Amino acid sequence: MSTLEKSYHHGDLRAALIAAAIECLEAGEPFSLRAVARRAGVSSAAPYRHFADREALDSAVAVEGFKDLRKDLAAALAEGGTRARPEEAITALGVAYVAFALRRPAVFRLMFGNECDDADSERVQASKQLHEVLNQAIEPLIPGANISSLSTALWSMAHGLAFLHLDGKFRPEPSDEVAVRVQSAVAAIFALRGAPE
Amino acid sequence: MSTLEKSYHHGDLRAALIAAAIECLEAGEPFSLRAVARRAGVSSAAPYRHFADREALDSAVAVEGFKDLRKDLAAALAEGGTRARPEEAITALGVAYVAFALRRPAVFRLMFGNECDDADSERVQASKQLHEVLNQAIEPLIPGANISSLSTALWSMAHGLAFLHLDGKFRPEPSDEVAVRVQSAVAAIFALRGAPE
DNA sequence: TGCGATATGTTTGCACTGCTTACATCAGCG
DNA sequence: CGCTGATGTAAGCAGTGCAAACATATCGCA
Repeated sequence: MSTLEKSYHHGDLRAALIAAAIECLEAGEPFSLRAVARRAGVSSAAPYRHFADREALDSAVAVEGFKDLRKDLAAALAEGGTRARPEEAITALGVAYVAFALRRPAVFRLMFGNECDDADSERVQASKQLHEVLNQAIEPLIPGANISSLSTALWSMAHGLAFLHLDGKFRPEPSDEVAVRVQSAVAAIFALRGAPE
Repeated sequence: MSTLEKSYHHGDLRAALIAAAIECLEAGEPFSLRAVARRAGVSSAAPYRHFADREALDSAVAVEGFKDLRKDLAAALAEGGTRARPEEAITALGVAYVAFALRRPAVFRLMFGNECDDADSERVQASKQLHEVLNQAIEPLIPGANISSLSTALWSMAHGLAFLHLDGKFRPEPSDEVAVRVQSAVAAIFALRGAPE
């Protein structure tokens, strides 16, 4: 219980390891099990009492990331209160999604950008929940459309924007401009509305 | 780096290493410099005569990937000949993009999904050229739109679709269905055309 | 022709990684 | 108190990226 005492047993090593891993990632340092253990002040084999292997730690960190991303998206939705037009909510979601990716690139890469083949892990659950949140957010915004496909399209667009920014595949710009680019991309899609068929 | 890479010992080790690396990736084996060297029948330090470090080999492989992807996209565009509607060309591009990612997942991950901070490397050049090809393909299709933003939006969508499929973030489906999903996503975007403002 | 310079490949070795095995320590409970 | 299981440690394995010293084949030039 005592936070100060450094006893043989570490109060909650599992959580401490996840936190240390996130710190490592955020600090841009190489994310090795040993480095994480070192940062938690513990021997390099200790993590294996709590995680089967490195992949398991990865997944735990990814799950944290999914929770945080969901918070960000929910906040972005709530922030605007009632919006005049559905596009604004969708734009806000996209901006928040890309902002998260750019603010925490290593965690975002860990969340996605991995094989993640285990069919029913906690990690897959977390990503599915995120998917559903997005769907539910998009669904009421555009009545009468093919919701499923449109949701897929918009999520993919946000995801692609995030990754392409992350990988520097766009002309580099000040971070404020990123939001502008996302807004423009969404706007370009919705601008098709007025276009002639 | 003369144009005629007539080598003495091995023949053309540089190319052989890139080929071996691609084989490794395609075989799902761990992509280590040593494994690549082993596969090329050469000592583990030999690659350092041709590549400054592992990143350099990565980049060389990525450049190959970009070339191949460009070929695929060009073929997809040409294949349909003159198309009745611009959506069809864009859909074909998207399907080809995602198909490439799923057919060669490891190479695709290497092409993107990396930091790639070097500002003017051959690798960055290759990705920029790809970007331009996409832009030029999209540009004439939809007159009067904000081409740059629309191009970004559509590329991002294809990129996101590719990565989300790769990461198993969609319900798993037979590979034929992937094309259908991509087509549906593009269709959902263009369906907005008819929607009321 | 001969011979040194240079490009290429090898050997060896270091620090690091993920992971395993055997052992040490502590908490909880009879 | 002592037993037992959970938790942490120490030591060591194979594999990795990388560097330095060494060896060799090919080229440029006399």
